[in-house]
Amino acid sequence: MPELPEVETTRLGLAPRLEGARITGAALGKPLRFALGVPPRDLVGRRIELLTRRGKYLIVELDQGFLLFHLGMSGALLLSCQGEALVPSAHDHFVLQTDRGGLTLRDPRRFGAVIFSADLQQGLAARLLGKVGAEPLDAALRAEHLQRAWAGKSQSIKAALLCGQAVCGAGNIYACEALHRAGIHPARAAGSLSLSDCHALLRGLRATLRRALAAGGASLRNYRQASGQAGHFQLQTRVYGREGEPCGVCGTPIRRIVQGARSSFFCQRCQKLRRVLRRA
DNA sequence: CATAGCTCCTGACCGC
DNA sequence: TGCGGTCAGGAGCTAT
Repeated sequence: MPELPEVETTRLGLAPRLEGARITGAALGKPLRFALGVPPRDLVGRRIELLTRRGKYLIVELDQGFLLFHLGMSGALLLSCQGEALVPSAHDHFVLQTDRGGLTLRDPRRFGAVIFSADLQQGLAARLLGKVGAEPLDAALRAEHLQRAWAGKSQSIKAALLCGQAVCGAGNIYACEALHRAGIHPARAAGSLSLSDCHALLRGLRATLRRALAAGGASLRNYRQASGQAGHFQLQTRVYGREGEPCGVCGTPIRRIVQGARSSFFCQRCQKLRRVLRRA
């Protein structure tokens, strides 16, 4: 499932090759979550200037306009160069040809999207990007911001992390991992987090994301780096996908609960639902 | 407004 | 071996 580290790993793999490239062809496959918004041929002739990222969105800045990519839960952006063309798949739903090689959006489940936007401040792109919260790895982000954003919220902290409005980038894997590192139960009300809880959660989220970035992302299911290589963060998760296995901190078997039709993995000893009141 | 539930889609997996 | 059923999940949309 592509989350922030997977998108960033993809961006880092694509940027050196694509920045400065000229688009020579574009084609669509089956419909994705949103329509591209322009006929693909309109992209021909434009130059790719810069690749950036916002949350889980990859933004390709063109000399005129932008391409906004989202990988959904099974998408991967793959590079191909002359000499070693990509083996085509029935799941290639957007293909860009450039004078420096091809870019393919391969997405079996088609929850992903690529949309063209003339102006990121307007229309669909603005609406989508407008919901993306603070960048977790932005050094300027403070725990106070999280506590303020979550104040009064009855929804679970797990759901609040997933919706990404306070802080973006975490999907199911990294939300579970960050909560475990922070010692916070996934079912706690977001509004119940103290400032020190928010500090711990931000620390846990950052540590998780940094380790995942170093591992090239997690390659559960279909995610691949731009080169087609698999990431290997899934080999070092502490709780995600480990129901019944001992917690690496205390040895208690890891539990799984379902929240909002999504699995949450946690250690009931390390992640208490209620704080234990200790006498001085 | 806040929140819960529904929905899109298909590969992987399981039991018979 | 084949088949049907179930699950997973990002995030927009809709209903409450």
